[in-house]
Amino acid sequence: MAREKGSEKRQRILEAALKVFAERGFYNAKVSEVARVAGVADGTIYLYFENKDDLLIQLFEDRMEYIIRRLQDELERTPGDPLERIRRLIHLHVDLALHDPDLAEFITVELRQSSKFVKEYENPQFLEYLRVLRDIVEEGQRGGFIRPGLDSRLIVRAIFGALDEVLLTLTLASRSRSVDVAMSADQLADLLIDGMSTPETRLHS
Amino acid sequence: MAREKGSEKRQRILEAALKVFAERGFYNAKVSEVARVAGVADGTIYLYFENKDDLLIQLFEDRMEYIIRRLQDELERTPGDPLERIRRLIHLHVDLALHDPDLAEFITVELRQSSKFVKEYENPQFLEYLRVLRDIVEEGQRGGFIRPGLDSRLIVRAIFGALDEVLLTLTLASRSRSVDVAMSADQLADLLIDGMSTPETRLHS
Amino acid sequence: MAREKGSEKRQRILEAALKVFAERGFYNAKVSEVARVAGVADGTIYLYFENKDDLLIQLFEDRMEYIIRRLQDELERTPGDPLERIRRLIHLHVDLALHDPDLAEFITVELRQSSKFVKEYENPQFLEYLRVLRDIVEEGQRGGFIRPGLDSRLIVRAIFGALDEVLLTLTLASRSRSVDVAMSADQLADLLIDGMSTPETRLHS
Amino acid sequence: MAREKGSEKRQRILEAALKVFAERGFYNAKVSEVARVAGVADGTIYLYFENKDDLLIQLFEDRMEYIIRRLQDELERTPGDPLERIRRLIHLHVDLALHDPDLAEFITVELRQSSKFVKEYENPQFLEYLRVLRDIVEEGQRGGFIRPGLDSRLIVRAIFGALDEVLLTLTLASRSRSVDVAMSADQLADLLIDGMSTPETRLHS
DNA sequence: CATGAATGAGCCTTCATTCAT
DNA sequence: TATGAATGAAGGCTCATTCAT
Repeated sequence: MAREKGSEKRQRILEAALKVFAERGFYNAKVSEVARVAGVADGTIYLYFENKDDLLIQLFEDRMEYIIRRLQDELERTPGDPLERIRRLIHLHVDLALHDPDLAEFITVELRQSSKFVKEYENPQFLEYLRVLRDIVEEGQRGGFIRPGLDSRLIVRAIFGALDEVLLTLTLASRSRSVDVAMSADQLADLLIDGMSTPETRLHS
Repeated sequence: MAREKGSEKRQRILEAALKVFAERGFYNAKVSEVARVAGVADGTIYLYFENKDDLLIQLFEDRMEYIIRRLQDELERTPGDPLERIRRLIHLHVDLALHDPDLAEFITVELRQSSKFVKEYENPQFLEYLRVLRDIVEEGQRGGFIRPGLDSRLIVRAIFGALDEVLLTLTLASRSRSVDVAMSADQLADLLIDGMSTPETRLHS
Repeated sequence: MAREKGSEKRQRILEAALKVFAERGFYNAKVSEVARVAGVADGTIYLYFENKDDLLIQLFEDRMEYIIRRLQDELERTPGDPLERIRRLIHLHVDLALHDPDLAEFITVELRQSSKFVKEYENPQFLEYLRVLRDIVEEGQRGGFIRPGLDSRLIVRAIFGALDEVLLTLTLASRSRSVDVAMSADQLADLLIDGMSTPETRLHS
Repeated sequence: MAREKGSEKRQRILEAALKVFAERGFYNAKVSEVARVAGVADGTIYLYFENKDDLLIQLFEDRMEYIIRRLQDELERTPGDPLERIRRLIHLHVDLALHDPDLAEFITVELRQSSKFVKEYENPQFLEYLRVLRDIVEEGQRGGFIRPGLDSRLIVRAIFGALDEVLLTLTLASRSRSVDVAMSADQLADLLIDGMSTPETRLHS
């Protein structure tokens, strides 16, 4: 059946959509261009996706699933304390963006894009990403690593926002000139982790 | 003459555009609905703006100018050290968003929106906002309030990103249930300021 | 009263309309550009003309009246035989076009233009021009200068068509490079007059 | 593939455009009406033509190609001297107009129409038509049939202009009352051919 | 008389989606 | 499954015309 997730053609279309959406933005992207880049007929897209919105959503979920899987693999392999794990998460996030600029641009620019997307679509994968991060933060608060007075949801949003904005800047910048992204990741992690640490666990003290 | 910036009708159209763009998103918004909300004819919009894109850009510039003016007024009145001034900036930013949810939604959702907007349009007002913030950060670094090892441009982007994301969340949330926004602002300021402080100037130590 | 024919402002508008219609063509010309060129407000045009179509018609009539007056003056002063008078007419027509290229372009390009103009508007001035020419032709036929077998209406249309097309070519050409228009007029007159002459009156025999 | 010249749907659209442009004039014609007459959707027109202007140009080229092909077939079959061939050309031109009044009206009214068409578009097919005619004229001059003093380009324009104007008149007239078109063609040919003949070759002498 | 800002009907064009093959 | 020609709803924009000043 055409709709199954593993279909090779479905992947080709998602690949093409990522490329085209990153380049033109969702609303300026034409379904026919996605088809052209994917090497399929326009109509074929509708065998795998309900409509253009569905293509956006499924693309987002597909990529977020991948990111979350990578994230959880990474975290399982990282034994350290919660602060260290947040540092790992930031680095991974930055590495992924560095390795796949189209994906970075797609996430940073299009995630908030359509009001439909933001307001109506629940966006479960994104929420799960935040959930994973929030669990670490709350574990850090229970363990005395992170100040308990901070609202964990707020910390999480702040981390994501800072990461997202920095990556947007880095991605757009790196397309023209080269940037030392690793150092940026380090500094960003320093900034955020020091911000949430308790006096005892703080690096710069 | 009809086209001058101060025109009352131009303001009505910008007001309406803000409302409609915030509600529907730029690409889903219809010029005719902006006209209807503004109480003018469709064609009237084209007396004041070149096209729909131009309306978006001018709306953005108009609102950013206002925000920057408010910001600079506030900073002039705030005598404190750079860290204190950043705290003031964060509070003002949050207050503005709280006071004008349409504006908050417009900025948080639409600023990155069109690829044209992000990639081609220089967006001078936004850059000036960042510039103001960066000046404070660098002053703080020179004065020993902020760790000099951090890249000021990165800090600035991180602050803006965290603020922006938190406001997006707060705005969308506050439309349904009520949220203690002042406390959120406080915590966000704590997080970010502690993150960049030197050990001597840190609050939580 | 504003509508009277002699009004200086009315003349300014007609002048401007001729210029703009010649340059852009009637359908591509904007009323507001005619107003701008005339140095009046858009609305002023509607004090003197019912609408854009009416402006076209009145412009045409105004110019044709002038042409016909010039033509009749010329013919009264020309004592020669009918063939000679037709030659004079052709030269005058060409001279007028040479002297006022906008008028030439307007007549050659726009006269047939709007189907409304061609099919509904009677165009009395143009018909009078043809009438004047036809009278000469028929006089020539009665006097044995022109072959009586030819339909005078047909001769008249053929002369006008040949003249019109040649002038269109000359006008468009003379805008770029210079052309010996006087010689062209001579040759055209030779061609047409020899074509209609009886053997006795023919020049080239 | 949809876009190839031979497409049956493309022909249907050209047919419809000819009819609608002839009836209303290019600028008063609506694309949607062309679509309706062609029995296709509005959008279909844009699969075959870039825009409304392109439809006009391609229609013109398509019909001129046909006319030129017919003309050259006819001339190949006509053994006579150059004057005789010009007579044949005039008759063919008139016959075509008689047989397809929409085409006649389209050519006579719309050819000069849009300033774009006249001033910017090169109009190669029309120039080829004139070229064919000019070749005959110059052959006639070399062979002593046509007075060598006449500028061949001028003769050609005069013939075309006379033909065009007469056909405009005939076409508009024949839509209401009936006219003896064959006789008109004969007389027009007589007029023009006698006008350019040398004394030796002239019919009426 | 004159102005010109405002109007709004109307049209070209786009492009997501369908469906006969 | 796959195709891609065809569809037609929808909307940005123009510009002739109006009318309050």
